[in-house]
Amino acid sequence: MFQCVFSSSVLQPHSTSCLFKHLFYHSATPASQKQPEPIYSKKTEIQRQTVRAHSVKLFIFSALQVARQLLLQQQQQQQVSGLKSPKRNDKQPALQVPVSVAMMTPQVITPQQMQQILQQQVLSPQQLQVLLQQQQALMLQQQLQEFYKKQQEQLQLQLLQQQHAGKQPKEQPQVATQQLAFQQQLLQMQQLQQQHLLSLQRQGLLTIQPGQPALPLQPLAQGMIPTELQQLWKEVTSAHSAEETTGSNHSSLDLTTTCVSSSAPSKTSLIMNPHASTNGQLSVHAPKRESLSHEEHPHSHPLYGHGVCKWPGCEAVCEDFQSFLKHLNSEHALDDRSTAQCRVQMQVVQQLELQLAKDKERLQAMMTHLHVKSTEPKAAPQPLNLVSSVTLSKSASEASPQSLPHTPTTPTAPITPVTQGPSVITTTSMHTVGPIRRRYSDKYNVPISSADIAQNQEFYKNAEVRPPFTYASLIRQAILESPEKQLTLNEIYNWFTRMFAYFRRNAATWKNAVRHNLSLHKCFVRVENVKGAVWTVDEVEFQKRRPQKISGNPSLIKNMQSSHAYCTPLNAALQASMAENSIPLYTTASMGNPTLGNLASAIREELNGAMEHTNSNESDSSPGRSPMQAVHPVHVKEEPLDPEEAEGPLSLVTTANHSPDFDHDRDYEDEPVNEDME
DNA sequence: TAGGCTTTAAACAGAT
DNA sequence: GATCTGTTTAAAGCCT
Repeated sequence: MFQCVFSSSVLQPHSTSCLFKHLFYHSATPASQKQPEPIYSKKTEIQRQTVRAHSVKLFIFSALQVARQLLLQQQQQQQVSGLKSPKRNDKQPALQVPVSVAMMTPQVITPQQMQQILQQQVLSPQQLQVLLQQQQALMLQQQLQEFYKKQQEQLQLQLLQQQHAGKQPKEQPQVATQQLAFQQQLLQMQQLQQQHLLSLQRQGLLTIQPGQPALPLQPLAQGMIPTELQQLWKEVTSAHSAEETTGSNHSSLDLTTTCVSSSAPSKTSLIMNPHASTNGQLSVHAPKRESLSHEEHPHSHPLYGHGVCKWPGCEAVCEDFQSFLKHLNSEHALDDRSTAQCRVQMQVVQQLELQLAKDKERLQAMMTHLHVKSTEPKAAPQPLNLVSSVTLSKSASEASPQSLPHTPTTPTAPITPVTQGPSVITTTSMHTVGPIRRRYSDKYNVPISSADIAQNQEFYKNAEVRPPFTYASLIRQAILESPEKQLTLNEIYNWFTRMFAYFRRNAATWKNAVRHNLSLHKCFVRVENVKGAVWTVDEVEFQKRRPQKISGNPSLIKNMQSSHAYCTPLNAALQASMAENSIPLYTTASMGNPTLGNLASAIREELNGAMEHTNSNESDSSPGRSPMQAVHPVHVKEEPLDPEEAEGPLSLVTTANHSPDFDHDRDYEDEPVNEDME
């Protein structure tokens, strides 16, 4: 009856349960996990795009299959004769839906339409991903609406029952308490749903159609203040974690073992979602909270509450717990229907968990972002980092075809290797990073400041995204971050794995690269120690790397001008922002922070480098620059380079525009490095 | 197109 | 002998 449509799948026709599980494997396993990508693949870009498009295809097929299963299950539940069967659905003529329309209007596309789109190969991988996200969002929305509707009906029923029971005076307090609990439950449910919908709307994945029935909870969160949102989020997350901890106690069906004949039975549940251990417990989120609020009940059961069976789609009224148990055993025995319903519920949970995970990450990024901004002394490194961001963004914009060139991002935009624009890194954006990653020329990346990594530290720590820095830069950074400016090889390894999730995989590859770089570059000096050998950085040698002519090179000059174009509005926006928040640019007070002290030294260091290089390019400096053009590294030499002065606001300009681009675009070949600086 | 740089892979040797 | 560390070579791709 069922057959996996994955081109790469060897799955034979089998039961719905196996199909579902198999699809979970396909849909929930990122392509990157299936095919570990080397740091720098030798495949051509076209090959990478093709592989990626194929992965997206697989993903979309899985989503479509899941959607079909959902539809089938709904039809089974409704048990309405005459409904179109999935088979019949399959035989529907494939509609010629314009791709543009399909991309713009959030409507569920039939599998045939999707297949046609895929076969025509008219969509880029990015477009396919957007399309998939829209489909997922719509599915989630439908599930949420259905879930909400059921819960509301349930609550109304329970309220009616309680009103009836409330005629007995001695039960009045308890009924009032229960009513309050119901209302709280409804409120929490609404808030949870609202969170999801808001997040979907934020992502642009969900558009509330004018004709679409307005969600009753729509206005609920509109007036929420951040504190309330935080409280809500805390409730949601705590409830979730509580469920995770208690999830093992529930006698739920072990769906992961129902498909023992599957090709990968044991790892499916693990692969499809890291949160899959909950095994569907999140789906009973509200009911469980409700049951927790009534723990005094001697017969508490996740599927039973307030006299109603909480089995999805059941809502049968059970007067007491015993009758509920009878009902549970009779109506929800282990059969195909119950199993299928469980899988549907599992899928709902999967969707919710995925969304929750995304929102969690978004929240984390937001909090990180706001924390950096709100704690002012720590915000002082921003100027240095900001410019680095701009510089790297520029490199990313040049590297990424989907990026917006010459569009300064928000001042606190994280330095992401590829993604542009959004300040908040989502899992979605993270997933788009890997396959389209391109190698970043060291020209753009080399001296990484501490702030470069620091600001995105959490991102790189958690996301398996290749940092847009060369090995040499990273090694140098690791060494310079050490207290004694020297590290053993193993310590360098540890720094890599500690700072970058990306380097927690394929250790042999990148460790070899690290060793290779250490040996290859003269800037890394091996120093024999008592305990062994440590590696240090010869800054002069490091700065000498990649000597590029800058004088008379129009492209480099253009680069510098474009960098200037970045920095001008950036600095203006930054200064305005800081002025608005009464933030000093670079005060001595801010330098009290040890981190800032390092940054200050980094500034001096880079200023020295700039001066060093500009001294060799004096002939390139043109007269008549505006003050803003002081950002130009050639012009930096005209600015006071006293480290103390560098701590002043001017350092924002000079340092901010001393980008790595310039360091390595200077001419070292024809003109010797300024001996004074050496 | 040439040359430089980076990455990746691999081989090899010495030390632990 | 296995593993780690360090060096070297080579190839491929990207950038200038």
